[in-house]
Amino acid sequence: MYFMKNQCAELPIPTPDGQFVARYSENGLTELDFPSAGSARRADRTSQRDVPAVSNQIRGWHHTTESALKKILAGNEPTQFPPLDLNGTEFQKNVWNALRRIRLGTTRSYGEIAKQIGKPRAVRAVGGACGANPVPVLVPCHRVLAANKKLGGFSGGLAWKRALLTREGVSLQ
DNA sequence: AGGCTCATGACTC
DNA sequence: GAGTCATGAGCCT
Repeated sequence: MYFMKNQCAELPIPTPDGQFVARYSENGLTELDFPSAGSARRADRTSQRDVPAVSNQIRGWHHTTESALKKILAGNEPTQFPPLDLNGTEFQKNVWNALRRIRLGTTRSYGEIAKQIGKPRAVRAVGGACGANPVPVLVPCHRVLAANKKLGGFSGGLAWKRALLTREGVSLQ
């Protein structure tokens, strides 16, 4: 049935930084939430024991997601990523793909990303697409800084951006 | 250094 | 269409 298309599993990921929440479609990881009041509420509502019918495939993806997330939180490059099923416009997907090529411990500016996707003047739009990134940390939107090498913004809160970059060994201005 | 203005593209309503 | 930006460059003081 058509409504099955968007069905997802929602699974918590406990970490030393709090409980993240991952959501999956039949094609892969669709969303990752930082620990927060909102995600905590959702996680309480749909904890693992309330989802009896999670497929083995999704369990496998979730294991990969969990280990990749914990590695990045510890400042290490993950060995493997789960398949991603990102919903967005073509422009946003282009930006997110560019973000995935930024190696851990390195940064780009919004302008550099704009150039890289062939739209050198779409710098503000790149910022917007970063803010719309549904899978923070694994799609490293935190590695995008403003042109002056200053922090810029972060939808998950600037404290998170600072912490992630610090753990990756990036020094800010 | 800090502040202001303006061009700018994508997105939302 | 107008308003909103996780920008950037230019131009002041």
